[in-house]
Amino acid sequence: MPQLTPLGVTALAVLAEGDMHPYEMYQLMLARKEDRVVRLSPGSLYRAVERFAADGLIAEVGVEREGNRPERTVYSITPAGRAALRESIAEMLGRHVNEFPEFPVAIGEAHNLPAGEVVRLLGERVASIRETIGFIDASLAGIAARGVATAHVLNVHYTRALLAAEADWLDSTISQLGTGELAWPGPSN
Amino acid sequence: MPQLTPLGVTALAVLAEGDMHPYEMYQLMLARKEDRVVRLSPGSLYRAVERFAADGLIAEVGVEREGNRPERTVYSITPAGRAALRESIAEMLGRHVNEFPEFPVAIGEAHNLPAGEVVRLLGERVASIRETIGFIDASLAGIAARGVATAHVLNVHYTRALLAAEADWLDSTISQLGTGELAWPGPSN
DNA sequence: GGCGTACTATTCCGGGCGGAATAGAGGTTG
DNA sequence: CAACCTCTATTCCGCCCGGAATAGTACGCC
Repeated sequence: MPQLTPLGVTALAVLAEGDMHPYEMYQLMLARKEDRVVRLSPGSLYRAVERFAADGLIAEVGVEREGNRPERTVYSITPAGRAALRESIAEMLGRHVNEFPEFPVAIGEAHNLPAGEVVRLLGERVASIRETIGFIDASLAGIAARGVATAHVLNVHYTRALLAAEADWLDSTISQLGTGELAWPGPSN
Repeated sequence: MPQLTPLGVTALAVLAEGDMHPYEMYQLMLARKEDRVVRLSPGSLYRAVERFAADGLIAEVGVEREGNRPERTVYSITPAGRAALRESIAEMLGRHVNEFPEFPVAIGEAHNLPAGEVVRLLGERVASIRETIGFIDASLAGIAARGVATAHVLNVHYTRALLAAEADWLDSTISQLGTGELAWPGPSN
């Protein structure tokens, strides 16, 4: 049983709520703003659904047609699918794996740039992060006002916490670069 | 000029230090443990080098051969390559882009599991993160003992800071799940 | 001294991903 | 009422990635 991809997990999870055709899954995921959490494109989704069917995680339960529109193949999650879903979620929750984010690469090669430019760029970065945090806070306020439980938006809280930590680290590093406390080995111009 | 991939940045950066053939780049990157920071596989590296040559970022400067060994094509970075390198580093430093980590997906679908199992899994996760932090601290202590400047291992400090923030968030969330302060909407068994 | 293993150096290939293309249906605007 | 845009629903294509394969050489070991 191969580990599901992130898109696979969210796709199977919506199918776990009821039988659907792929385009309906796509629309539902868009309506729930899942595209902020996973890379969501129609091509990838349809291919993922194909794989699920081939692996027995879902089963075709009918083909609808309205007028001359394209056929809609409706799928249903199987018990094997539910098991694979729970297993993959457990795996992603419990094990921390390196996902090789870009920023460490950039900061690791930042000595190719002069200190002044690095400071300026890090300032831009922290500003864009703080802006994102602002959007998140506004969104969370709206969610709280509608009485949605925190447990349903835990991922948003998680993301906010990590963004705040990154912003704090950047602030402290920028300040150390400014005072010269952190000597820069790169070019001076 | 297309944005370089993370592997592209590190590869061009080593070429910026001197002319080399791809395998030598590979060995140098391994010796420097770059494989902890970028996904590093021979196949990807050779293809990246091909693309660089096609885009004029590097130029072939000779073909060596020792005995009956395979030919080694030596490359040299071009001025366009240096410009692309600096530009890509600046881009990665200054702009924060969503890279869609897995964990938010998992926590967003965690309601498919019972609260008890989620608590157990989050506990495993925080333990493995704290273990990683331990390794990082040991490694940083060794580095400091050898008199290496902090600026050369900024990426390690960054990674440590974000891991610590994640561990703290997990601890707090686990405790709120334990006390019932954070109600769980999932299955009870 | 022959055998196996590790290193050198590169190529190959399958698969997934994501953006673009397709094509008909319905709604909207001048 | 014609032209155009948007929505529905899916397929297609090209690129890139990463793991495996290849093939020759050096080295250690019994």
